[in-house]
This record gives sequence, structure tokens and C-alpha cells, in this order.
Amino acid sequence: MQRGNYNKRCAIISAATAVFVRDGYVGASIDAIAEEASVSRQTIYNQIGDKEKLFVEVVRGINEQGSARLIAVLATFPDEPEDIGRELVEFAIRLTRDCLCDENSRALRKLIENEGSRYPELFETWKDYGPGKNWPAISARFARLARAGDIDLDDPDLAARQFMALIRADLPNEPGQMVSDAELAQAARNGVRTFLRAYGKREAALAL
Amino acid sequence: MQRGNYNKRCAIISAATAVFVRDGYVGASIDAIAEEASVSRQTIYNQIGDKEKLFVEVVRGINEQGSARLIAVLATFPDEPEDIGRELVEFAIRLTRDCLCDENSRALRKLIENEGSRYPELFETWKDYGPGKNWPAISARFARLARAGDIDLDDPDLAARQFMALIRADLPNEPGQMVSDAELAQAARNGVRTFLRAYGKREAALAL
DNA sequence: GACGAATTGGACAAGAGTGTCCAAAAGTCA
DNA sequence: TGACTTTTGGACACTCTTGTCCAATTCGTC
Repeated sequence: MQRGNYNKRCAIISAATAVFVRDGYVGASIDAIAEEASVSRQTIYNQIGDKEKLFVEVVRGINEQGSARLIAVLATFPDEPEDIGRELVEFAIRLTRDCLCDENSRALRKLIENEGSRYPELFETWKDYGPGKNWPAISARFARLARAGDIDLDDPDLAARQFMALIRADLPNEPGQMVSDAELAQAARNGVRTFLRAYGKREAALAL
Repeated sequence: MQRGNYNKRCAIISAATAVFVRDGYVGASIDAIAEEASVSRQTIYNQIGDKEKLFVEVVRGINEQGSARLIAVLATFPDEPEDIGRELVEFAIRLTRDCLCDENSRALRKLIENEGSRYPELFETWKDYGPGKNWPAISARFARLARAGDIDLDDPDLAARQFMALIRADLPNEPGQMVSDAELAQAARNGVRTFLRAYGKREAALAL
């Protein structure tokens, strides 16, 4: 009773994610989702309920996924770097690849931006579980680097925001376009170099 | 024959802009636009044609407006700065206030992001007239500053992208939320300070 | 094979939206 | 005033979507 249920349910949620992301809330039709999931429309109503419940489920799913990935990446922050430039670049690559460029994360941002005003509750979920939640964690890591003397900054929160902005600055951000590993690496290197020119020892930046 | 036409036409485009921005392409109904414009639905069909033509018209309008504003702001770039820090901050404030935070520009970005895939032609218009078109102009200004010895950089294009990213990094970017002048100024100052720490003489950054 | 639960597909009502048609009303200009 | 154009509002056909109902079928399990 659980097994079959569960498989269908996953297929539905997965298909719904794709369709909502592609067409937005209003543009997505239950029929399209049913077809994408290779499931009859009725099954969707049996399993989940109405369109809104389905949407909430989709957003929560992406949210949890993204949050988990972000936490995993944060765990790889170079707390005691030997070569701070290289290690920050590698961290930046992981961050952009797994958490920023990732198709679902971008989709989530888009969905939130578009439907957030219609479903304020989603906004709350996003604030609690979404990427924003973990920025303080990044700030704390930078603050620790500063205390250890690896970098020189006064406002870790600001530095964290700027770090994110810099490693994003050079990413091609056309919607739905794939970003190659080489582009990713180049963007990370450019961002980190400028970050270190501003906050690091000059040698570290020049070494990049 | 032109007079009455023209007024109605403007009212329609203006109302359509508001509704498309608020509800997206699919969510916007002709009836809602007609009501917002205080015009009968039939008049819209008489004046413009179908929904798609209306949408194209709206996007082109916002595009032209935004592009004009950006060019105007670019003309105020501090080419021969006395106090580079202060003048860059003031430039950054104008840029964010008039071109980035502006309600219509944000809306345009959103519309392009959502409907761009459906109307590739809009994407082209946006590339030709949109903000991206004028980035080379910013790069050129930074290159000139570098030649004059005011700042120290090797890749003006990259510097321009990072400048934009840095002055954006600290802007509150909740959709539809108003940004106060104080927040704007603070964000600009933070961004420019880091930019100058990386690319300028250290004194200029510290003076901020 | 047989039972019970889940799934399917088709039909259905209700609602909303688009685009067209048309006759009546309002506005414009000489 | 009179001729001409534009606007209006209502009616209409058509399509699409949502959500419900139901009988037939399939699936899992014993």
C-alpha cells in the first residue's frame, strides 16, 4: 500500500517540479503534469489534492534539497587554509556549482519571486530553510579566518555578501543556460582574486 | 484622429504595463487591463491587436525608458575625479536608484526572465536596447580611469561587472520592496569601498 | 486464482479567458 | 446640423482548466 503509492507520488512531485518551473504556477496545467509523470490526472488528485497543495509540496521539496546541499558545501569551507587563494577558489566553485547554478535552485528563486506575493507562507518557508538562512554561517567562517589573520576585514557579514556577489558577478546568468566547468572556474577565480585584493594579503591575490 | 487615439493608446500601454508586471503574461487578463485603463476591451483590440502585440509593445516601452535612463546616468561618470571615492559613491547611488532599483527595470528583468523563452524576439530586443548594451560603456570609463592612474586594474570589463555586483551586493532585494535613500547610500558606500580596496589606492578606500 | 486497494480514462459541470461581431452612443470636425 | 470615426457594452463561440464522479481495469498480496 505504501510502495506503489510512494513511487507514483515521487513521479508526480518530480514532474510537477519540472512543469511549474517551466511554466510558472498559472501556466502549469494538471494535465501537463500528469502526462509528464505518466500518470492519470485522477491519481494526482488522489495522492496530493488540489493544485495549490501540489505547488506547496514542490517548493518544500526543492527547498529542503537546496538547503541540504548548501549545508554540505558550507562544511567544506577552508577553515585552516594553507593556500587561501586556491582553497577559496575551490570552495567558490563548489558553492556556485552545487547551490547557485543548480537548475532547481534557480528555479526555486524564480518561483518564489513570481508567486511569493501570492503565497506569503512560501516566503516564510523560504526564509527559514532557504539559502538566506545559512549566510550567517558563511559570515562566521570569514570572521574566523579574520581572527586567524588570514584575511583582514572589519565586517564579516558585509564580506560574506560581497564574496557571494563577486563569485556570482562573472557567471553567465542567462536563464536556463548551462554553465561549463571552465566558465565556473574562471568566474570563481576572478571573484576570489578581487575579494583577496580587497581583504587579503596582496600576495595571495597576486598568486591567482 | 490622432489625438484621441494617442491618449487612449498611452492609457492602454500604461495599464498593460502595470498588469503584466503584477500578474505576468499568462496571469494578466485583457479585461483587467481594460478596467485598469478605464477603457472598453474592444478598444484594446482596435488600437493594438491581440494580447501578444500588447505585450511586445509593453516590453519595448519599458526597454526604451530604462535604456534612456541608463545612458543619462552613464553621462555622469566621474571621468576626471578629484575625490574618486566620494564621486564613485555618488555615481553608484545614481546608478542603483535610477536604473537598478527602479520598479520598471526590475519588472522588465522579471518579464524577460519569465517569458523570454517563449518570445525569443523579446530577448533580442532586450539585448539590443537593455542594460547589457551599455556595459561596454562602463568598461570604457573604468579603462580611462586606469590610464589616468586613478585606479589600478588589468581587465576593465571584469572590473565593470564586479563594480555592478558590489554595489548591488548590499541592496535589499526583496521583490517589490521600497529601498530608502539611506540604505541606497550605505550600499553604494560599502560596494565602492571594497572596489577601491581591490583596485584603487588604499588611501581612497580608507577615506570612505 | 481471488480479494481489496489503487489506477485509469472518459464524461461532466462550472468558470474564466480570448477574440469577434454588431448596434447604439459619444466624440470630432467642417 | 450633418457626416464620419471612435468607443462602448453586451452577446457570442470557442478553447482551456479545474475538480468531481464513476465504472472498468490493473496491481499487489495472500
